[in-house]
Order: sequence, then structure tokens, then C-alpha cells
Amino acid sequence: MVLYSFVAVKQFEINEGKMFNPNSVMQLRKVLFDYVGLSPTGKKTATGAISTDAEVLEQLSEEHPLPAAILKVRQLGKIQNTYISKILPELDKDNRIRTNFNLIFTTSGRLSSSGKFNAQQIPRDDPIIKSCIMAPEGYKIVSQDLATAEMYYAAVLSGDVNLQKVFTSGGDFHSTIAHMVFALPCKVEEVKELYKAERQSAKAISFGILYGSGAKKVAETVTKASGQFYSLEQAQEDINAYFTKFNKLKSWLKSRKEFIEANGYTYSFFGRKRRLPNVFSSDKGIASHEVRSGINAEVQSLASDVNLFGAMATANEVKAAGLDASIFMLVHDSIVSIVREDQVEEYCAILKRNTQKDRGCSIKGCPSGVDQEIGNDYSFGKFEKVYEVIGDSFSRLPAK
DNA sequence: GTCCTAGGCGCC
DNA sequence: AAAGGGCGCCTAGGAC
Repeated sequence: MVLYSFVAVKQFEINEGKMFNPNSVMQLRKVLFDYVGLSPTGKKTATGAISTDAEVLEQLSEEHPLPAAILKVRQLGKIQNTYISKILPELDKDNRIRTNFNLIFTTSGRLSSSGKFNAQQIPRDDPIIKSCIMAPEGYKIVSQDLATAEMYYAAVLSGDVNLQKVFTSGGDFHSTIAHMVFALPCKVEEVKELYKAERQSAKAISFGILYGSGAKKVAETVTKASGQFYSLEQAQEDINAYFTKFNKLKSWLKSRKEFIEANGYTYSFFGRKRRLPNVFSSDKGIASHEVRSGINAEVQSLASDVNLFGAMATANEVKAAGLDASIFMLVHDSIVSIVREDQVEEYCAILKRNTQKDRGCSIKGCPSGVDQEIGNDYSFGKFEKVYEVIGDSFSRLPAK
């Protein structure tokens, strides 16, 4: 194993009298900062200790090859321990694995999944793992998700007509936003290649709004996603431009913040109460965190509820029509089903219609978009270029 | 052996 | 001024 040929690791093992365990954060800190002599990046954990997370290791890998080796150990270990070695031993006699979908555990109204196998954290870009979920002979797997669901409902709730226009105009969501916000002198379809950085900026800001993040986080996200340094000042400038264009969204966010701060709770569109007592905390950090949670809850709850209503309505209609189709997973904004081959077309139409139904929270004349995929397994045939060969070994390629 | 926290990381 | 929302599971390490 390459890891154990590093001088620093050998020295650690001699001095500490034990084998280096790369999964131990405490041991890793010693090796990186005491034995290799790297300088901490400044990033700290929640409790104030020196962080060794993926972002830190990526940064440190510019100084020394060891951090990259640790990253590799973590990536492979995650897949091995969490997925591969979990699935086979937990199979029932019918070769299926059964999990829990918890209906009342989350504050937003989303389901959660737990037990033998968390069905809501299957690696999205790993076709090997995803292809383990197979339809039986004569059946297909149908997966449908709501396109940019939370931004759609942010547009509905805020009543921001400019933001709603992004959905009525069709086209790639983040490209359209970038095109509008930065007044890009090209067609929307050209944004993806001509104005990559602007699109990434728009995307990061959109996500940032849903989560309540600021310019610092936006700058970090864009820098990481683009591989190009993107300054705090640039991020702030872009955020300002964003809110200039979507000023109704801005005022809605502000009014929700004020309501939450004044009342210590909020209600989602369909009437789910979210209690937020920490807004009254004297700790400003805790109080502002609570406000971010509250604003996010309104959007997340609505998007989730719409998906759940769509799933229930679909199940009812499927039952009434006597179709051989059943939903076996819900992943927050997606519905995954198993459908008899000859009924897939009919099923997809039912699913789409029931999901896009106007429940009093749609943009007029523009239902939320849905994306459907159909396949023999959950990888939907995305199998190419999973491995590369390195010498006499092989390595998993980075996802997408 | 069980339970807990910390740190990290998979998903939306 | 700054502020990343919601989950569950992995291992390490320590308390009991």
C-alpha cells in the first residue's frame, strides 16, 4: 500500500508504536502537521479543532502527495463500507433489500430513510452502485424528479415575476438566470460554454439563497466548481446584481426574516408549523442560523409536499386503473418506480400529470418541470468510463 | 457490549 | 459584518 511507504507515516508508526490508521482524524492530524510538517489551512471543525476534510486535503495536496492518498482512501472506503459491504449481507431471500421511510421525523416534512440501507443517499454518479438496483425481467425502473423544485417554489412564494419568467421561458435554468442577471450578450443556449463562470456564479447564488449563505460561501463554491479564483468582491457584486433583477425575491426573503424574528415560528404553504425558538437566543450566531432554517423550511417544505402529493395521487390512480406499477423510493424531489414494460408509457403520463397538477401553488400557465428516466436498472445505462487502468492496478474515475 | 460525540461525507 | 438548509451512516475513540 502506497500510503505506508511515506517517510512521515513510517516515522509516525515508529514513534507512536502502532500502525497508522488513515481513518483516524486524530492520527491524521499528527501525521500531516507534526510529521510531514504541513501548515494548517486555518479551516476549523465545529468544535474549533483543525479540520482535515476533503477541501483541506485538496488544498494541502499542492504541498505534498500524502493528502491526496488520504483522499483516495476516504473515497474508496466510503463506497466500500457504506454501500458495497452493506448491500449483499442485508439482502432478503428474494434478493431485495428493505429500508424504512420515516414519515414524521423531519422538521420540513420531507421523508427520511434509515435502517439497513438509506435509500436517499445512493451515490448519484456511481453507476456501479446504482446498477445494483435492478428491475425484474419484464419490468422497467422509472425515475422522475422535479426540475429545480425549490427555486420554482421560491418563485411562487415570493411572487417575483422576473424569477417566474425564468421558468416560463424554458431553457437551462442557471443559464437563463445568468443571462438575465448579467445581461450577457449572447443567446441563452450559448451561456453554458461562453459564460461558464457567470453561469456558475448564478447557480451558486441561487443555491445560496435557498440556504441563506453569503458572499463568502458563494465565492468558495464558484472557485471550487470552476477551478478559477473567484473573489469575495466579485461574489458580492454578483449577488447585488442578482437581487437587483429579482428584487421581489429579495423583499420576500426580508419579510420572511422579519416575521420569523418577531414570532419564533413559521408556517409552510400547506400549513406545517415550524417552531423556531432559537430566534430569541442572545447568541447572534444561533439566532441567525434559526432564521436561515425558517426561510429554507418554507421552500423545502413546499417542494417536498408537492412531490409527496404527486406520489400519492399517482399511486391512487395506478391502483384505480389496475396498472402493474409501484413506487418504491421517494428521494425528496423524485419518485422512483417499478413498472411493467408494456405500461411504462401510460404510467409516465399518469405520473407527470399528477405531479404537475396545480395545487394552488404554481406559476400561472407553467407547471413545474419534470425529468423522467427509464431503464432496466437505476444507473439508466450510464456505464462508460468508470475505471481507468494505472499500471497493474485500476482506479475509479472521478464522478462526471 | 452499548452508547455517546466528533469528524467526515453520501444524498436532495 | 457574517451567516450553508434538511437528512442518516461510517469509523474512531472514549465512557460506562
